[in-house]
Amino acid sequence: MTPEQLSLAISKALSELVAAGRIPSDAIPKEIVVERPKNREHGDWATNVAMQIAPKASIPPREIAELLIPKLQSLDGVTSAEIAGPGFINLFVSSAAAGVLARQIVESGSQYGKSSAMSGEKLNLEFVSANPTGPVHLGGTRWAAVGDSLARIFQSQGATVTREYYFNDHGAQIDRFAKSLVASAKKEATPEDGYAGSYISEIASAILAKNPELLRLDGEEQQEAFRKHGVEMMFEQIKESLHNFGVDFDVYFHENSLYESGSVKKAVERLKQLGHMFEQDGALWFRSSSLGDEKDRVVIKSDGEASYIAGDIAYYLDKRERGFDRALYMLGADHHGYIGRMHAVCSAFGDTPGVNMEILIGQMVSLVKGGQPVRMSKRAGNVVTMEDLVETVGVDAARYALVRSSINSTLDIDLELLAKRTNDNPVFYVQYAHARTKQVDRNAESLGVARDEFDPALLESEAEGELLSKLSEFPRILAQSAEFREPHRVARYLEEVAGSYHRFYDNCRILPLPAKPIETIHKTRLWLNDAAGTVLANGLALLGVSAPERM
RNA sequence: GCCCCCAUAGCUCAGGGGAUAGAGCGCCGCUCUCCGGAGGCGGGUGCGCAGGUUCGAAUCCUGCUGGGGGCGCCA
Repeated sequence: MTPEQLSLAISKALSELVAAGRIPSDAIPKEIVVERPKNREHGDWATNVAMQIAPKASIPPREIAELLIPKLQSLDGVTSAEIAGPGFINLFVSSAAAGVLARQIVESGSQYGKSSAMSGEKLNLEFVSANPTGPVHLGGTRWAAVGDSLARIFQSQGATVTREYYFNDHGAQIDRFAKSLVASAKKEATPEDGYAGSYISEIASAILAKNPELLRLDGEEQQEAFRKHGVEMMFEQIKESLHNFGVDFDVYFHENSLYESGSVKKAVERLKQLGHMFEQDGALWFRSSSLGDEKDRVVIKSDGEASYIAGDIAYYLDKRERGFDRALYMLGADHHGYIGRMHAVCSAFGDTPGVNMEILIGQMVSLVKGGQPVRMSKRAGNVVTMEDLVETVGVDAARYALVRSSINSTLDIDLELLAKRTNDNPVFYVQYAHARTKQVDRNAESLGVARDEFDPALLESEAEGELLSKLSEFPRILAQSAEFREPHRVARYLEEVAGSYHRFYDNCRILPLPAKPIETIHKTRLWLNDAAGTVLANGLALLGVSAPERM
């Protein structure tokens, strides 16, 4: 008996009551919530439907519960159903009915938890998109972890997901980057507004080593040459860091290509035709204020150059033309002011903001040292990069730490702390639980405990019931995680599974004691052990964190 | 001035209307001849303040206080 099965049964019972004229049909909530009560005395599962229906049906909640109880009590596997408090219905399920899940999970394997709720949806998820003027820093690393995990979760729900990285290789900042490289190559001081990190001189030297003749060029020609080589090297470096972090994008989209292909021009023309553009002060403006933005935006500056939003306009159009139902953008909090204009772009093309375009804002990551905040600046060159983080704590711990908090919260990273006290990271708690299930498997094999018997009724202790109910929540956790775009729910859930498993392990002897006979209970518990291992492995995979066999 | 996010245990954070608000870390104690002790068990009156909606609010709404970020013909 899983909560899904119970809520289906309740739903059926309610329709019968509607058909019998006992409850008006419009009083039935669209979702029947069946939850695990915090207090064991409140049953294995509980529902609040009676209280939800009561006000709409003008019937006291306990009366509605009275109508439902006989129907629920007659269900196979339900041992009793009780009214409690203001109108909760508490359900008690037989251990046999609850225990069959252990076997089902193991048989489903890596499929357990998956759903087809989002099948048919074609999503474009753009994240990181860090500028190629330096290595990916902590903020970008957070989006890499969260975005990739989100993509995996969407996929687990049946969606088709394209991971995309928008590479801003066009415009003034790239010019500053190029100038900084030239200055470094010539052993001159970093220009004002230039980039000063040590990676600048590394790249400059690397470019020179390959192309010594560049020093003989000058002016724009030289800057252009350094720009081209520098961006290329930065691009490769970023790609490699991401790959080492376990994140591979399906599409690396170059902003510059929108200009070279004429897409920007085309998109601007389109907006003109649609009547969303006007000229003023020698510039071409997008009348975004009439589409909900706080003010109008310049698209083509009075000097004839395109402004940044021109690329964004063309890029959005490109995504839609590539057939994506929904374009998701993950942006840092410092870009939240873009939502208005981006939604206006979406509307201008006749699409619906929030449906065809969805912008997720994540709060900043800040660096802390000994409890004191440290300001990071790419131009000043004191950034902590993705590579630094991975080197300090490893991919698993880094990804887990970045993905276990809501993106609505700012995150403090203390490298010193992470470096010397890696056990602080709950990832080990979860991974250890998984390794433990595997250790039990190895022991089972050497003891000759097979999986040829399974009697779910034997899984009757509290620890077993707790673990089973926790495991049964996995599909719902994934669905919610996808719906709210919140991968951290998976991490938090896994910590609970690990806790339940450890308690089960301590309270219930899985394998027989030395020289004792192998009984059905041992074999049955081995199924439950494996079910826990399956859920932990499936969950960790969605976070991009390894599930080790041994630690 | 306007916009976004945040405020929950000593610390880092979960909790998207339900019953007695949780986890990890840190601290103190306990852990049986037996599957890995990276585990388990026990030890706590913590939802910033004030209103409102509701049978019921940490959760939804309004105001306030405090903190972070943002408001370019930069990208």
